[in-house]
Amino acid sequence: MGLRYEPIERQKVYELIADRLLRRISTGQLHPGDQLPTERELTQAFGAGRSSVREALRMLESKGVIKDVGNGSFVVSGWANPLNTSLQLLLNLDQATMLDVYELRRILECEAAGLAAERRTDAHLELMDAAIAEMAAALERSDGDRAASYIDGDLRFHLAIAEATRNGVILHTMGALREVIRRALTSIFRIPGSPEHSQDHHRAIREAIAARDADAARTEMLTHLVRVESDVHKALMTRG
Amino acid sequence: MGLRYEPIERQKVYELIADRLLRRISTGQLHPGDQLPTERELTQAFGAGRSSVREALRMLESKGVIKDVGNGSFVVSGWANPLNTSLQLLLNLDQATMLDVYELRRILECEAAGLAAERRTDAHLELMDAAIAEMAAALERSDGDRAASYIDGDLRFHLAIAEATRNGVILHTMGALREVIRRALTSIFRIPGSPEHSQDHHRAIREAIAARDADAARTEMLTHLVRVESDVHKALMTRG
DNA sequence: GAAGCCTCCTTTGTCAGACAAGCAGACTGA
DNA sequence: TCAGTCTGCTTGTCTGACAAAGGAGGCTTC
Repeated sequence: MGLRYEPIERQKVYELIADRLLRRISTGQLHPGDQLPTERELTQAFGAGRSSVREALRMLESKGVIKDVGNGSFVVSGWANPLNTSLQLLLNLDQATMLDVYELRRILECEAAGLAAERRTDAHLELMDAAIAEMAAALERSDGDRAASYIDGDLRFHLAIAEATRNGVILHTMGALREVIRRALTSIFRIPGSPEHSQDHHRAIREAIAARDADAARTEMLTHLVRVESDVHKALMTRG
Repeated sequence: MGLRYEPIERQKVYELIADRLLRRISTGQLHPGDQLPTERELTQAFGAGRSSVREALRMLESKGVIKDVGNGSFVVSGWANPLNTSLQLLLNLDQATMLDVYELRRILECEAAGLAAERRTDAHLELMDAAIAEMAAALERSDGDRAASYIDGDLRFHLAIAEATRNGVILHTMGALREVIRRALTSIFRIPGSPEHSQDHHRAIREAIAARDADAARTEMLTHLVRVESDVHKALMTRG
């Protein structure tokens, strides 16, 4: 009875090449930032045709494992890319809205703050402090980079928390969510008075995590996010 | 001063083709399940070379937007794919562990149960009931499909909850997490007594959601997941 | 010696053409 | 009716081609 035959299918050359390259990355023979050989070298190395190599590269590229750096040669890209391209895709396909993204972020970041409080090391605290300092410095400035620089610090702060959870999936998911949000807000980001306000929240969150008080960290994070979201909401209302 | 120039780059043909196809999907001109034209037809339609068309298809395929159905022709695949391929990728790249996945699932499903309690419709309850009934039916059986059928119902139950949150990102993220977990456990899944036990939990969760009691839903879900995880843990210990 | 220019080479992006293998449907013969 | 065969189409794959762009190196000029 139950004997099931799996449909037999030939492994395609471009898939094999993509697998091999991926393996070489995951085994550490290729590090993030390393430059890949040229298409022709790969063609020779794998003994395959150039089309197959190219199709393999396209697969890795669209997954975010590999990045086209200007002139056309590729490097292994270390960053969160895999999830954030697919999150963007989900939005493009109208399978989700920005409100959904905000909601998940709220859930995730609060919980992350709690976990961070339990698992942080001093190194993580230092990262958070550096980020807070960066934001403070940004607020002192008055040039064109003021906003960008502040947002940079903000991102770093929240990612430091994610990192303190020591959970790779949470870290990357949060990274992806923030990236999507950042992209969406790229033209809007001057909300008067908001940054100064946020700094207080950041410090409060940082203190809760430092004190290893998970509950406090969660609630501080929640109030922070709720306030930010309402600011964004207001900004959107008055503008658009 | 701050005037920033974006690096100028020519849009590549294969990217354009991929974009066009994606747009056609997101605007509903191509529905999930529809069959794509053949490569040659696309070549003609876009007035491009076959390689470009193929590279575009590879990109969409590796993102999970498109699926190779046996003979080689492609259909638009409606499902959660985008996130779950990248989650798998994250694991392959050793940027995350299965424990991380379990942890995020716990966070997400508990919160989802809470949201579901607040937002469910009767239709969602019916989905859950159907899933519970399916699992019950599976437990009555004794053939080879018993386990597979039960697991199927289990998946459906949890996805029904995710759907009741009416949050696309949560739904797809949970789908991706479960898919990864399912794949990892595919060879292990007979944990004695566990299914019967789970059924009680499922019913309790269902009742809490039906009663719109968010807190109860969250805690019931938590105890459920904790128990399942400990079962899995035990099974892994005795086996591996 | 340094700045600017030119030429050669390589690489990618792209196309066209080729061929084997697999599948589907039509046709054939019993 | 049904098995076998033929034909055409499609994919998977390779090769060869060419334009455009970028880098390396050398040459010229100041």
